[in-house]
Amino acid sequence: MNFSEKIIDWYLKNKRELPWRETKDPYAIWLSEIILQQTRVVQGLDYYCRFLEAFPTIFDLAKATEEEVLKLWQGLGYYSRARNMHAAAREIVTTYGGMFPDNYSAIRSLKGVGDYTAAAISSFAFGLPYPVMDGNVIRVIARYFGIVAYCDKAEGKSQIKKALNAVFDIKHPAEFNQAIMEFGALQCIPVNPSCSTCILKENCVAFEKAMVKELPVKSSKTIIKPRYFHYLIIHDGDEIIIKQRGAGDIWQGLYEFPLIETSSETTPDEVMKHPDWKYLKGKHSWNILKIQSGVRHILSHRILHVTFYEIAGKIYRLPFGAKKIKKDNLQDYAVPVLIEKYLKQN
DNA sequence: AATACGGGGTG
DNA sequence: CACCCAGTATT
Repeated sequence: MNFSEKIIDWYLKNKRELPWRETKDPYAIWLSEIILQQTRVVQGLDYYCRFLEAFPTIFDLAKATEEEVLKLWQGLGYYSRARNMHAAAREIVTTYGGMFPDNYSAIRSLKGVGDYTAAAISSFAFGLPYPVMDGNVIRVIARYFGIVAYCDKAEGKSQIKKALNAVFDIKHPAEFNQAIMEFGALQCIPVNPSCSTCILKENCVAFEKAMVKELPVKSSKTIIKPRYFHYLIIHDGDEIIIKQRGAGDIWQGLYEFPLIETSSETTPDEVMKHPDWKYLKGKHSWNILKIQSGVRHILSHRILHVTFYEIAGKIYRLPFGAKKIKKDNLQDYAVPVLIEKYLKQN
């Protein structure tokens, strides 16, 4: 058996049952692929089901507001995926009359669809011969061929792509793509793969050279920088102030409380002297109900040091983009997990 | 070519 | 704590 036959044979015996593998609907497949970008299957599964239930067709998704889509996406992260997906749905409805594009280049030009996702949809929904190259595939190929170049740089990617093309099964693109990704996810895993039981070990260069642990090689380590957030939860009777986050920063489109950000660790006394605090408070008198400091929230490249200030009082002037809503309606707004966790505990 | 962009699981 | 996940867009 060649590489493709082995890996497809392994796949048929070991694959997980996943809902997006039971459909040929390009809309559902596209939905699953966007959700699964940089996201584990187990984490995306519930979201996939909820999205398909809320928006069974692309017309339903296109009709929804961006805020509805973001609310359903809440907790998944990388929120540009949701915004781009929503924009793409509207584009497909207006430009293609709701018919999902059926060729690689049209699919690739959709918002939020890159090389990986275009190949995935092309092969899974339309049977077109495009190999996918995701994190799983990179790992499997880098090990099997013993590719030592940095896989997160152009040279390494090019080598992997070349090797992948050499083993790609042009006659069974969908099955091959599913198989190699599943193989990477279940067998050829990042840490402590079970090489002794591997069906590819006879021809695996990394196994032969005892380099499995070193491959694939990645260059850049993300530096995690701190940010200091101070949230003002301003209670005005049964109402509360929230504000939507704008472009060019984390959590675009999500809601949060009025935020004062400082460039370093700052005590509550100092925060209360901050120009933004004074601007929000104006001439009103505020009753500080509670201060919860020391909350940490980790993002992929940031660590947030957060303090929450519970305040009873009126806001002097609503900042741009802020609004006053009934506390009971807060649940209708998409908020970052950081905010959601705080609300649940308080 | 490098960086921004979430959140959670795993050893 | 470090690494990684069915990556893409922007600079």
